[in-house]
Amino acid sequence: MITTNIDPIPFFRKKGRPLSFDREDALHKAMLLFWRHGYEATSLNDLTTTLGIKPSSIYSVFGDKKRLFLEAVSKYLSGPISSESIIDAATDGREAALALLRAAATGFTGQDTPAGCLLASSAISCSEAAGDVKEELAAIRRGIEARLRDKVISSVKAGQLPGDTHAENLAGLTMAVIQGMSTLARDGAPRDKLF
Amino acid sequence: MITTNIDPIPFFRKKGRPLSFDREDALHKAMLLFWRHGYEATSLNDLTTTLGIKPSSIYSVFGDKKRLFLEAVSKYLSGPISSESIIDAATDGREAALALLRAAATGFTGQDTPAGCLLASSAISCSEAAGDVKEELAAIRRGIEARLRDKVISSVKAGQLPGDTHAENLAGLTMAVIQGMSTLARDGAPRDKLF
DNA sequence: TTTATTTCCTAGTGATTGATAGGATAATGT
DNA sequence: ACATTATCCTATCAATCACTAGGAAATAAA
Repeated sequence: MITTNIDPIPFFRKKGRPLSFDREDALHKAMLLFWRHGYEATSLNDLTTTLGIKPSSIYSVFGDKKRLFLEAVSKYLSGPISSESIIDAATDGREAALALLRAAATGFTGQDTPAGCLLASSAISCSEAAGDVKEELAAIRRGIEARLRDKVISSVKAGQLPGDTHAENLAGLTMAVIQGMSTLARDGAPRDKLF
Repeated sequence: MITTNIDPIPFFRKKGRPLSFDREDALHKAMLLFWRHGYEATSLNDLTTTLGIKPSSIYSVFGDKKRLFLEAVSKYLSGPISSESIIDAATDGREAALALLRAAATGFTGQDTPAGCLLASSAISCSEAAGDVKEELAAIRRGIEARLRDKVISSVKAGQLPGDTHAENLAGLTMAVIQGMSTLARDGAPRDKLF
């Protein structure tokens, strides 16, 4: 019998019954749903009907509601224009802040996406049960702010920004404005009012 | 028998069994609860245990959960340092904005009150069922912003502020920053970081 | 005291929440 | 074909949600 020592395309083909839906597509729909209604206000029933997937399939594929949400957040953050890439691409800390504000104004008022920011409005107020989710979102916000602050600090050290620039204040104010822009967008403010 | 034609102190004494709790005190506790957890995340069970009042009494005295919340919001807004009084007391629109920011930084980081702003964090994301509550809060926010904008406009007309001052932008930015300060405070930022 | 009125407490309503058990179904590898 | 494996569907779980019915209890007026 002739055999090869290279397996014939079993690369990652699974054995049993295949998924009847596209995982990435379902995750995208879930992200939009969480984006629009927030974490706790999005029920499993909303998810099953919008994704077209029964509860048992959701749980077998995504774990539970919390992990699905966090994965949706991850997808939201890893878009083509992530905060990290915006900050890193900017010439200095001041430009990074301005670029973040511009991106927020655009991203919060997209026609094909819910108004506001998924991070800003998903779990600001929530029950005790969702406290850990709230804390994870807060940690993400703090991470973005820290990255911006570090960018400002390094810009000052490099002489690109005045020596009396308060990195802490600039980063904090930028984040505050972005958070507020999300609320304004949710209240119905148009793009040109945000920035 | 001697009688008077003046009733003996029946002023507003009600007939039946008297309330076993102080209404204002209960409302204050409810306000703190909503402030901390938001509208939907505060359950009737939370309210009954914290206020020390059974559900039936809550409903007979405050109507339903929505009306209790809105009354708590009203109490929150009508504090000694309301937005209206701050704006009206300021010398001009610019000072009004600064005073609002200072008051927010202080009010959002009080030691005896929950972090952040009741208005900003109660119903940013909520279920469809609470859509009208969300809209009421948004209307209140728009009202404060409009009052500030009008203050700026009148200051410009009075010559207290430069003629090229953009009232719309100044008011919008101020509200955005205040909203964001609420989130930062909720995330644990101390007073001096907010302003 | 008797009657009227109002509040309080007990116990529960139906609806919805997130999550699951168990069998039917559809693909795999042998 | 057959056994294996994984997903699908139906039905349902206990817990919690906002809310209420009905009678006991407490006060004022008669």
